[in-house]
Amino acid sequence: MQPTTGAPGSSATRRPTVKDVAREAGVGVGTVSRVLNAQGAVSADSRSRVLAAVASLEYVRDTAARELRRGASASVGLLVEDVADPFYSQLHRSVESTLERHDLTLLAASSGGSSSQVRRIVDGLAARRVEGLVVTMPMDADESRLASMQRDGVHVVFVDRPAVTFEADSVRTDSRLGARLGIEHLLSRGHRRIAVLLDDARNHTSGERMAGVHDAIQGAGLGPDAVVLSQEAPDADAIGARLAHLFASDAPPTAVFTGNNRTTVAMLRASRALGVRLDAVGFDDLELADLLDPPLTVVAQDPAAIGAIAAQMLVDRLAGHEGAARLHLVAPSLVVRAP
Amino acid sequence: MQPTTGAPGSSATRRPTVKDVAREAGVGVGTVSRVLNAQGAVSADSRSRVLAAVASLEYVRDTAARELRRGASASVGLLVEDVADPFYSQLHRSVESTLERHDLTLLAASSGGSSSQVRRIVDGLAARRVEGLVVTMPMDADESRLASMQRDGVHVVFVDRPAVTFEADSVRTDSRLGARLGIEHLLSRGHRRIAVLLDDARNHTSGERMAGVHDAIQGAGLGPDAVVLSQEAPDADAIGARLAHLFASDAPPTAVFTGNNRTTVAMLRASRALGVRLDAVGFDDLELADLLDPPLTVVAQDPAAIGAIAAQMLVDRLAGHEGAARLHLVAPSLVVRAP
DNA sequence: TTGTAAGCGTTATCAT
DNA sequence: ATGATAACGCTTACAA
Repeated sequence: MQPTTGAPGSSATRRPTVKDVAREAGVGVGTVSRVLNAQGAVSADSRSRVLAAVASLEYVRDTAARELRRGASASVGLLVEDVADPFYSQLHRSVESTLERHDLTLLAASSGGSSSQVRRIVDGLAARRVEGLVVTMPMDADESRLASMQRDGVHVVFVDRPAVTFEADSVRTDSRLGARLGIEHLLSRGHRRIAVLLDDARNHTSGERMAGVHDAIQGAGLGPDAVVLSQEAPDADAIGARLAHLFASDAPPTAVFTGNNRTTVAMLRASRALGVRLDAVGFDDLELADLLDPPLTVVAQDPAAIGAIAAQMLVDRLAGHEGAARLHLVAPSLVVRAP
Repeated sequence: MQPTTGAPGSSATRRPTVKDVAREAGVGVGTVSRVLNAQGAVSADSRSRVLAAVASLEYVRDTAARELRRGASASVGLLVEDVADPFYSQLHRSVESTLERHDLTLLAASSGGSSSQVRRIVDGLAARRVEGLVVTMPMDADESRLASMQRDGVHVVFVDRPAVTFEADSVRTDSRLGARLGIEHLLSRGHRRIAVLLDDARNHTSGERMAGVHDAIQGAGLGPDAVVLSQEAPDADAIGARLAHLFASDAPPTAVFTGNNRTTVAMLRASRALGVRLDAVGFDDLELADLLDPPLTVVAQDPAAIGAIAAQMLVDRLAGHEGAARLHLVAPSLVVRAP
């Protein structure tokens, strides 16, 4: 007689299950499972018959059923602001290839910086029972969900920005060092009045870069007027206006340091428009920076290294590594491009 | 007495299930499910009690169990060559946001152009019962697996490159048009001997671009010696050597057309090294192309449009759209950047 | 409107 | 070494 439940998926041909494989191979489902998972003792004969059946039926095991039964998913989630941003896409690639070596699946998503998207994505990852999480949270997003997942045994690593409300592993560029290197470079070229264009001050990395700027001028024994500071969102028009204003002042800067990619590009366009030829250093590398006139010196981050380290931290935790939350700062490098 | 099976996931606190929610709300599991899926009639009273229980227990439904029972996954797979490549990362982002609007989850992976990776990734997506697939296959990868998935009702859309062994929906740039626009631009600027540096001839798009070049010179009533053609993999050294050779010849070209991003960049570096100042057009836009000297005119593709169209095709198919495989060519645009 | 129970495909236990 | 079977958490048909 028919069971009380109808078949949900009524596609063309029903996909084969372990039962089908078992029947085809003339063994029990237990044996099939043991072969598929390479665990438990199975006779060479049974093994080869199972393998043959798998091949002839084109069997692929159902991940949902496997995860349900095992209670774990062998997958980790990645939450970034925007995969289309080169920094994050390189990070993504690097996380993916590190995890792949450990047979972990990556589930990635972009938040676009929106808190509601973050919530949706994190819930989705939780529902998929990810075993770990690599996350970049937008500035004022709610971290409580991540904290409770962490309590439930999900390992979480923050990249690019630190966790603010709880303790978690963290990997990011040493922004303070990077800013210091950039400013020191300009000072070494004789500049004594440098325009510094940083991101929104609420941003964590922006604060770090600020500190690095001060490290540099103090290290050189200079006063605070060695830099002219401006912190605002990297809007092209605003940057242009700011630059025009600075260069029209009584004591115009002779060089400029920009705190992120978008600001750098806006600055380059604006200075071109203003007809000024600036000595500049940008935070973040740009593809054609060497072909600009003058060539652009940059403080280069290493998103691939950040991703690899974050993924490795997760792998270690999954392998049972205990211990306090770790912070790994990745050193940026000054790429000098002289005219 | 104890059941014969031990609890697999032995994490800190057992996660709540529908049963817990039902108990907490004082209803049956059926009612909980009906509330969660907003289907079937539920009294306002029951509904609010269930919702309250869900909130207080922080319940999130288990995707694996849901997918297993429903036999479908509400997810689609994306296979690209490399997420770190801006073309693919923009495509990825666009596919993701289109799917998100239809409550579909995106599972993305990079093949790195390796056939074995393609196999591994496609098998993984099949095991997850994706309902659709957006794929870019490497040149000589085996498509048979995709074909059989298609027969089993999984909708597949090829992006950037066509399917070669079976019929499937397809979205890509109109490369032939793009190449024609690029060459026509150079011809309009008076060039009558143009170096054309295309990718490996086995590549589908390379062939299309070749045809576009011929369209342009024939349209202008010119002979085949209006272009000097070279097709090879975009290796920086090789491009440099090729360029040096061309410009040392008896009838050196006066302009150059490059068929892809990597070739363009290699060409720009090489021409800088050679000290020649070329009139050039590149296929694919580059971030700082407008700030180069001379500024670089490009034929720009629209990866976001390609992704959005591909995702929409999938959504339509999932909504029941039947019919023959469709090809959608996205028109590239000539971005003229005059000095 | 609601509760009960079957069953999705897998893994793991237990008895053989 | 192997087969039978319970259970993972969910949805849904059916009975009430």
